[in-house]
Amino acid sequence: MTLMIKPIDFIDDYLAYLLARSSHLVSEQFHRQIQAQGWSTNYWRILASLSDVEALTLTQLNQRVLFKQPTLSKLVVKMEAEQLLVRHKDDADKRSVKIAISATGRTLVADLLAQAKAHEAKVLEDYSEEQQQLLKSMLRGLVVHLQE
Amino acid sequence: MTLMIKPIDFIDDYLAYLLARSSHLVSEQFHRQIQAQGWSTNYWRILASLSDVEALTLTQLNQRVLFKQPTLSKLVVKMEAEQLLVRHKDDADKRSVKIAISATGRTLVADLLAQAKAHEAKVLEDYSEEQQQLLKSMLRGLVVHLQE
DNA sequence: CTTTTTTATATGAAAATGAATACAACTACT
DNA sequence: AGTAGTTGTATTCATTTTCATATAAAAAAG
Repeated sequence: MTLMIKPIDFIDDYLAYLLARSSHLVSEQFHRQIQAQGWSTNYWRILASLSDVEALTLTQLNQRVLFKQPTLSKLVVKMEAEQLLVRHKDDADKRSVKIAISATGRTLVADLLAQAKAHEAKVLEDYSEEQQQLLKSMLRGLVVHLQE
Repeated sequence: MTLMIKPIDFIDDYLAYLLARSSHLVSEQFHRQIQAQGWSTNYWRILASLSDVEALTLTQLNQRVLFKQPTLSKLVVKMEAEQLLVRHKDDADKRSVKIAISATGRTLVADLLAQAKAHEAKVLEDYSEEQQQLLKSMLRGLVVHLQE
């Protein structure tokens, strides 16, 4: 496993492209796996984002899932109808909608989370523990840096 | 600039999410900049992918831009109508369409490439040269690894 | 050679997306 | 309090995207 691979042309030395491409490649297989089970990747992203918090407002959830607000707004209404999550008005701010995962959603996401972890392990199986941590912490650093 | 940032919950230790999030954050600003000039990000991605090659088939181009085939097919027809690129049948394989950037497209992309480089420099301004190279080469390694 | 299978692209109908906007509730001033 | 500006969410409608499929050419099999 060498980490030193030289760029060939513009695209291979352009950070935005390297991120987009690696993101795409990493997610692609897993998304197919999810879809084969009848679930949309949007659902997976939303449920995963809700899995480790009590509740989030639509805006907060949107910062995690990276959709456009109208897109998320519609998805969340649909998912509530399917009992995967619960929406209720925020008492502190009556404009806001608090969104929380439901019991059904929790069962589903537990399964998907296990699959996601297994998939990631497979993706990174040739990397040492140190390399894995280095890669992830560089990305976390980039995220923090870009959010100001 | 520390690179060691610890994960908090699932999402912050999940490679696919870290990649998606950092990719989104890096591209977002630049895409807004492009759109403010009246260009779609799809056009930018296609032109950038064509900028440093003579010609690519639709399939080859699609491997770079990461769209769905019908999406690219339609975009490319539209861009030919706008004189940004040229399509012609491949002599070697008559099913294939070879796509090449036009003179007009080349002028446009030269401008956009300069902007992209400037934007990237800004994004990475707090990183040392070593850190930049490490980050990029890890991502290149990941891409190569995932493509088999 | 046929026949079958695979590959490359295009297209049409249906679904998803997003820009613009509406509306209600909150905040900051005066 | 009253007004002006801001923020959070929903909705509309035009555009974009995609699934499914068609078509034609190449490759593989028989």
